Amino acid sequence: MSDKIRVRFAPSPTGGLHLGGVRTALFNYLFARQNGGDFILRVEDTDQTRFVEGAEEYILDCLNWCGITPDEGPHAGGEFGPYRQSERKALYREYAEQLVEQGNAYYAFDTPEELDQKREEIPNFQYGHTHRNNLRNSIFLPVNEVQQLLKDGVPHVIRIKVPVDENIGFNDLIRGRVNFETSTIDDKVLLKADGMPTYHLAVVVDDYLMQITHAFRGEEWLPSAPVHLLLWEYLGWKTAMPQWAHLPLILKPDGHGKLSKRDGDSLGFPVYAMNWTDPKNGDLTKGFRELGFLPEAFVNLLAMLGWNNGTDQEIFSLEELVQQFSIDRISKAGAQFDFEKAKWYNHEWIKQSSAANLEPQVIPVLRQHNIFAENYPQLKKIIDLVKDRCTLLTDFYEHSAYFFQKPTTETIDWPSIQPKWNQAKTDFFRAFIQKSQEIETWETVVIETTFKGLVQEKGIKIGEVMLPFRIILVGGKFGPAVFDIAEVLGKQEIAERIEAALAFLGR
RNA sequence: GGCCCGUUCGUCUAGGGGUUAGGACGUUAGAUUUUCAUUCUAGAAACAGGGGUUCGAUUCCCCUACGGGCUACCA
Repeated sequence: MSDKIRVRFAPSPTGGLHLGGVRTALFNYLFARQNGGDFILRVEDTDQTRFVEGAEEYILDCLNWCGITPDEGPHAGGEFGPYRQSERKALYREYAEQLVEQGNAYYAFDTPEELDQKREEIPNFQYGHTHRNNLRNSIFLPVNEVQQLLKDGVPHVIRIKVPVDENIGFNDLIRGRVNFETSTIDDKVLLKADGMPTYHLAVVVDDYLMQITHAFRGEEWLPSAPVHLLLWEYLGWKTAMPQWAHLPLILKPDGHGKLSKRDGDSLGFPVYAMNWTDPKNGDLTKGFRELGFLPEAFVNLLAMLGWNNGTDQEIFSLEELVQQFSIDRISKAGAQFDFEKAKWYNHEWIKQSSAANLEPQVIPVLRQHNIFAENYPQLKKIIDLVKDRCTLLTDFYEHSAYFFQKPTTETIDWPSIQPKWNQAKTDFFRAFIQKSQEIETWETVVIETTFKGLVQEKGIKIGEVMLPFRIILVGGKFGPAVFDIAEVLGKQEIAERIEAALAFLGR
């Protein structure tokens, strides 16, 4: 076996991919890239009742959007396939049977109903050493009866036989030594009645077969780690076991409970990376992408949830993260998600992104409002002019719409100029239209000089006409420097806007 | 209930036996921007509690409290 670093992201295709999932994928990716290793996508679709059509494609789309495409997986191929556990079904039974033969596992014929009843009758019922000896399994039942049940095809599961009074532990890369007492662990089901493995069996078998060297997963898996440890040992693969790193959980903003898929967008912010439509009922759950997040920002904010490089730096590109990521700087405590800070990251990324990078993402935003800017020669300039004002990509609409559409008499902020309007201002703007038509090189500075020269000439205060000029062109008290706006709009357009305003004000 | 993990400003976090406990988000106040945003300056804001160990503990150890996770033929 080579010593190449191999990590896997192993989601279950049961719906949208949420924050925590993407972060796990990201940390896997960073670690793999940093060490010249492989990043594998493995689809854990062993629960046929929870399978959701389209979820797998959606997950891959999310990873692609974030720029963390797997090297191996159901779509990328690879030497360790198949990468969907449902397609590896036959494999798991062999190992489960091997464990039964070795005496480390056993057949159990109890029906779910019987177990439910036990749980009701016996407080804190656990299917383990305390009860396994009088339940319907191959430990308690006579051999010939078990043979008969198997021959008759009676539905059964295979359970691990957890030893009594053993101390078992491992060194977590994030938490250090973690120990468990086996007597407190129950005999987890390894192979379900439908022949599919549970997570516990599948994760061990596949991590071994796929030669995974480091396993990152959420902290919620910590309690089942001892089961996995036992399996690695019983299957005889102990020396090949990956190193574990249990990531801190991402908590709801109020700190009560982990952020879960089911939170959807009910918390006032999205939980999913991208829009997700439930194929069963058509319900749409909003995602970060559609809300106007840049993938760079999304990746950045996710990385900072539980990791930092020890300095004050907070803005990291994916490349920088690959360079600087280190497991020992991952924090142990869960992190409450703060949407305000998330938006700050996006704002920062928009501000520092080039117009060229932003342009293809701004065009669809404008198109949603029937502004078709793709062939607009000044689009890049407009983006540079307004990007400081945009926290989300969707903000580009309200901050740049006036470049493409004349403000209407209904939307213009008349109250800010009308009360102080007078004939002198009307005269000034008429004269300005005239003067501006004579400008040969239509540039910000020239427009400004012309404007100011006219102010002098007319003997009025510049403060009295600056705001009206802005409002006439833009519609309100916002936007970049007014002469920059005038330059982009062009002399014809500003003349039309001034004329329209004068007509309204002169009624 | 049992087991496991955790605990520095409201939030994300840095730090680490001796510090004015640092930064960022948010927030407050000012400056700049003849608009808004950006930018800049300043302010308020934290070591959960109790025992040890030590000359000294927020930092190391123990206990308690609190929070979280798991406790399915779900992952």
